[in-house]
Amino acid sequence: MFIELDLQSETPIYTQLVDQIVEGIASGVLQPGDPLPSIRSLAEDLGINLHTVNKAYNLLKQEGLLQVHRKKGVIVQPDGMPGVTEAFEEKLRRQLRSLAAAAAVRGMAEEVFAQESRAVYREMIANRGRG
Amino acid sequence: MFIELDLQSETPIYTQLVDQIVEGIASGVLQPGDPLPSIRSLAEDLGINLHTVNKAYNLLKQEGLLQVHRKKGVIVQPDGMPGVTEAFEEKLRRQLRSLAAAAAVRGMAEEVFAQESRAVYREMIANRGRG
Amino acid sequence: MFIELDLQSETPIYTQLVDQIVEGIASGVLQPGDPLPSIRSLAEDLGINLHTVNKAYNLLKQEGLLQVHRKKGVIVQPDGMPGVTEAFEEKLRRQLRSLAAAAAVRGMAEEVFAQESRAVYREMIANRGRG
Amino acid sequence: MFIELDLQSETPIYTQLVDQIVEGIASGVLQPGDPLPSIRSLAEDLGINLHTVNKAYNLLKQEGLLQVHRKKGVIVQPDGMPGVTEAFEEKLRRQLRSLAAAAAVRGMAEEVFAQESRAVYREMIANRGRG
DNA sequence: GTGGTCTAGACCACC
DNA sequence: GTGGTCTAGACCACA
Repeated sequence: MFIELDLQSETPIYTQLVDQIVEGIASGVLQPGDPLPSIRSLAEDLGINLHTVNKAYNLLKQEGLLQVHRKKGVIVQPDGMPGVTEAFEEKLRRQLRSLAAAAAVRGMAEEVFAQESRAVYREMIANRGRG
Repeated sequence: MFIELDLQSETPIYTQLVDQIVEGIASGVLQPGDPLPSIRSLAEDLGINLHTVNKAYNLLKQEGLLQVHRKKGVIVQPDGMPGVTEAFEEKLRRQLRSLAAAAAVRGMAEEVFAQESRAVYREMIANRGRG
Repeated sequence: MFIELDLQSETPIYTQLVDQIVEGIASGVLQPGDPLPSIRSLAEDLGINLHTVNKAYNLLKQEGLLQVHRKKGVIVQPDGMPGVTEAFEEKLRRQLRSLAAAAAVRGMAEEVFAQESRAVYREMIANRGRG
Repeated sequence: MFIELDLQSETPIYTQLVDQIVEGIASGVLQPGDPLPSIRSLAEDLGINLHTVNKAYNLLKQEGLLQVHRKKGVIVQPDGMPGVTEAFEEKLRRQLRSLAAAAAVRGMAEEVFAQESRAVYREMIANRGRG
């Protein structure tokens, strides 16, 4: 698996899991319809609790990024990803505002901040052309 | 006071406080040397406990954004803000990556994401240049 | 536990706690990776409030001497201790200067003061090499 | 006056005052019998409260480093400084132990620590040959 | 009056 | 059970 956890981090493990799976989808490592490891096997691989994996999968399911089938197991949403909703935009802006403020206070210029954002995005989708 | 809290939010109150003060400094509402309300008075104004305010103030003091003058009160760092350190850049990128992934997955294009970042930054510092 | 507090002392309890834990690490009683008592149990053992223990643990975490594993508990930094930074040297010198002045005023000779320092250091690490 | 205060420091102003005067005596800048500024004038010079200066002077008087006369004002103890008492040694060792532990934990060797102590002492009395 | 410290007791997220 | 957060209320050192 491509997932790396930092057990000493302040961010909860399930959050890290969610983030990494989302990044996996964004980067194309995980394609629509692709299967994800079963809760049990992923938990075992990562050495964490079943509940933790379950919580992450459930959150992603609620967001519409995953589908959970009784038999097929867990797969990446094949029927089209959720779009950019009003709620999402609002949440995104709120978080960007916090980051922008911290950057501005430390003297990082608007242009640099924007470039940083662009670079991070670009880097993330850089490897999309895989199988 | 210009601070608005969402007591129902899942983000800790002291975090909201920290964010809002940083935004206050970034936007110029709070200028270097400006006094902040005393711990007790701010706590009372916001209807929260003084320890919560104290925690927020202390975090900002650690980051070098505030100074705590013994017995005089709390003021915005007058001796130059902290710069863009390696650690800060890393933290910024990590958080941007998470946001970028969520945006990319929902089909928000690179250009839109970058523009969004720029817009948020610009909006934040738009009102600088007051008294 | 090896910790002894003087509740009557004018030095804050959390400071005494910090000092004793640092001495514990320096002397080898606490080895990298060793677990520390949970906040609550230590607080109970010492007959103090859990917030006081929490404050001490957090300070040591900031300094990089402890790691707080979410829900697993607190352990002594296993990934290498922080080194001698510029800031640390400065702080050390400032405090030594105060001690040296008091000693010099009372007629304690340079050699005696230096020997005293060396002796204290040596005594502290004398029992290393257990377990 | 040779006294410099850091109003943002965590150490109380009166403590800083005490330290600086002790260092003044140790370094020979202040000789036995030398007059110190009156409480009022020193407070004014430093821009601090009368009580603060008074407290510092009183502490130093109790330690036997100063004499306070109704008419002569405040002078550096002319009748011999206090010696190295048992109590002083104990206090010195306790504080050295704390410093030594912090140094040892960060990997500063015994020799370096001892040298550091010696150097600080020496530097302090380096200018003793004044008028 | 200000921040610093401490206590007692509570709820929650996490695992 | 663990740490994280929050509240309520208290005393103290400092200026």
